[in-house]
Amino acid sequence: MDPTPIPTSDTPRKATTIKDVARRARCSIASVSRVVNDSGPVSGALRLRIAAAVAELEFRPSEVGRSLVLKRSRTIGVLVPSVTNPVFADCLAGLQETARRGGHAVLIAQSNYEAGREVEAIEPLIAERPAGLVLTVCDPASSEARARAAAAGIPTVLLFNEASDPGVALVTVDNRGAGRDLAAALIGRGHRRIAFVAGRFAASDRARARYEGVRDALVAAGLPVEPPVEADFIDGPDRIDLADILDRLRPTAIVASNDLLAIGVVAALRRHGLAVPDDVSVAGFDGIAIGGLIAPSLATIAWPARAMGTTAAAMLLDLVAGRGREPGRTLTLPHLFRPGGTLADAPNTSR
Amino acid sequence: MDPTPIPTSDTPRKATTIKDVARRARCSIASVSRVVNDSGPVSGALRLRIAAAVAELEFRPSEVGRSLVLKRSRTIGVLVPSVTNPVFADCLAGLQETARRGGHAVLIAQSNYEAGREVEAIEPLIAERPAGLVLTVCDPASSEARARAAAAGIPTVLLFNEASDPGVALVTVDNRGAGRDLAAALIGRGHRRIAFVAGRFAASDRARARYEGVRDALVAAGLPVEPPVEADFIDGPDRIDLADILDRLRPTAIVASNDLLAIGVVAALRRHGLAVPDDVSVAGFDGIAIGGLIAPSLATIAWPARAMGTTAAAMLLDLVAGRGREPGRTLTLPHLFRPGGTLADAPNTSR
DNA sequence: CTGTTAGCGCATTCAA
DNA sequence: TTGAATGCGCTAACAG
Repeated sequence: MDPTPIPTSDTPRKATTIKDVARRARCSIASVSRVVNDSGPVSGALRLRIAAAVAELEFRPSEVGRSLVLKRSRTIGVLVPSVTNPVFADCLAGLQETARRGGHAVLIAQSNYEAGREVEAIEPLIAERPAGLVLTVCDPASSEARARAAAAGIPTVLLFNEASDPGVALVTVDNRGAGRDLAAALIGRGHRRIAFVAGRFAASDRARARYEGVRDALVAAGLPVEPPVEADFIDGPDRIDLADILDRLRPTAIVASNDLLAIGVVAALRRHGLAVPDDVSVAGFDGIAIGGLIAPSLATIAWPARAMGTTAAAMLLDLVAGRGREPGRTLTLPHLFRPGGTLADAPNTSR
Repeated sequence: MDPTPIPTSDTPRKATTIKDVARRARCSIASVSRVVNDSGPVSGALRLRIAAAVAELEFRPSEVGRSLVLKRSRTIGVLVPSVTNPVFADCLAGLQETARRGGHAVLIAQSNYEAGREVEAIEPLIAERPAGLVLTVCDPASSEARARAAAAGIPTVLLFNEASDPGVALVTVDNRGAGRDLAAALIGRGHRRIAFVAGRFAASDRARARYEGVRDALVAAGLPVEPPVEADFIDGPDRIDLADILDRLRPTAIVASNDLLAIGVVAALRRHGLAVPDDVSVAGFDGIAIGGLIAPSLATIAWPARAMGTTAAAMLLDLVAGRGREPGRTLTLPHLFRPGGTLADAPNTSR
């Protein structure tokens, strides 16, 4: 009844190999391989003997051996800025699940939002000879990491990045359009002084594109455009300094470059004695789940983060299998403005 | 000035191998191996030639080849219930960073809080012949996944789980003690009717231990003990049904088995028209960063999630390197009660 | 249908 | 100090 007993000490037991199975089934390793991979013909009787041997010996083919001969492993490498940002965690969850169903394991790496760390992060992944890579880089046009992947001839899908050059597989969203939509929602609510706060602006083409979109809308509405405020905020509860922008622009609304940052901005405003949304409205991007649970709920542009992960994995597996549709397919998933309690009409004092 | 140009089409370029380097440096592959791994003696002149060849050819040793001969890869497999729960994302982030510094890549798998899925999740990891595994399982004593890892002779460190049998490497916290501490804080604030809400109670020995701790404190204080309320809540904004427990116990405080759930409980209470903390206090476990940013801030028991990841990775790398201290070392990291706005004195009406 | 064989890229003997 | 040779576990040609 009990499960397999768990040895107390590490028993460096040798794994059973294809040879063990062949010996047990009194046949050649080739036949074992044929049965295990369902490649090539095997008679019913032999097939049965082999299946029995596999079961009795609990044979699990080594992916290492297979990878060596096939020149690539059934592994997908994933590089994201950080796994602690819920939007990337969601991606990763979906990606991993899809990869697993496709018989692939997932290797992870983090750049910590630093372009300079992308290479050292991706190098160990490439060394594992993955079947493919999914990357979210700081700047796709100049990404050394991408260059390395390409030089190694590893099929790659970019995730969340802005379209840079053609001929690239990309799963993304319309960041700039999202910025326009969000700003339009704010302007429609009567806001005239709108600030943009970004974390590591230089390290995120998404943040830059979202800012461009917000700017588009502001310009179109004849409203003042401020340069983005850079917050030194990385997935953590670090203090965000809004003093300067609050003094200078006295914004009635703040757009943060992502939801995590937006929640930090709400907290910072609170520390400044400002009420959200009564004094200042706040909105972000990503649509992370927690934004809908807190009070006031976070107004945001939501995209299907998990589905982006699954889609990227599916696209990559297609590429790997040679079922690559047009090389360099870009898939832009839809976004949706999600109203929230952090967004209200502009206060009268500002009208 | 530009980085390496990025080929538009997938160039299935063959990676340079140790042979290429040897040919270029006019020596044997053995010497190349010696230089690359700094094993064995090589004359200065030859060493120089080889280094030059390595650089010019951009030789990156294949981990696959190395893994095959060494019978294990420089890879660590990690199984967590879900990467979208911030506490595990934090762990994973720390773990990955430490593993990378130790020259190891990280493979991930998720059980989705289902014991039945642990095996299918871990099987692909084992197939990659990892140097070691870090697991957070539903029930360590009966975990089939653990048994598989042990049967394969793969060094394993359990993370966050309760101590089950000796001889196991474990990085964890005092879940039961944490439960006691949290309940004591509530009782000290005058709360007498305290409910416990868990998500997937059966799938988390942590939740069970925390409940035991809460019960310890309630019993010691002579307060009524209710069975835990199971919420069908998995890392998401799913609805939590509190109607029954609110009716039956009319609690002045609710303890959730983790912070993510606690935030969901706060939202559910709000939907019931109850104010937090004025009508009901709420507290959780984990100390996720976002809990400190929202309003009211979340009262919680905090543990160093990221450090647990780094510690687990370090312990595993020690084990792998044979520097395993006593086999079966348990490391219990400290926890700390973190007061928050969700916790107030029990309302007078209930005294 | 089945078996034999030749590597895949690398670390590691063992000789020289 | 160096190199030739072996084999890790597996797939795929090829031969029978």
